[in-house]
Amino acid sequence: MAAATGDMPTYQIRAPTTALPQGVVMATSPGSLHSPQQLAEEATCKRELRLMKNREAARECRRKKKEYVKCLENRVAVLENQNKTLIEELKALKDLYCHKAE
DNA sequence: TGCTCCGATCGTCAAGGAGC
DNA sequence: GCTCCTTGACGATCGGAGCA
Repeated sequence: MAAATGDMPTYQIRAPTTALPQGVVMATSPGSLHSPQQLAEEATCKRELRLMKNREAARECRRKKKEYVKCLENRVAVLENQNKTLIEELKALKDLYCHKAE
């Protein structure tokens, strides 16, 4: 199923040149000595680099989240065991107390 | 066997925070 | 203010399970 804008997902391969109308050159760009084509190439490179970094960051983020969830699950298991043990201990003490009281 | 549904995973966008 | 990082949200894709 495609996005409402057409047959291409909105986020995909959106040309960086869309930020500026065609033929418009940024007057105060740091590399003002570059031709418009060079500027476009630079923008493309920057975008690709950013996407690549974010891709990696997202992977790492998901890995950390998974690890965190696993830790929490382990903790739950440990606490459940502790709880079980304490309940049994309490039961045993109650039994002992009852028999002594008789 | 083709179809549908569902959960997992991925890439991307956008917002917000931190450091400079 | 700008840049970079982190992360929630979203849509796309894939693989497996269940069904007609």
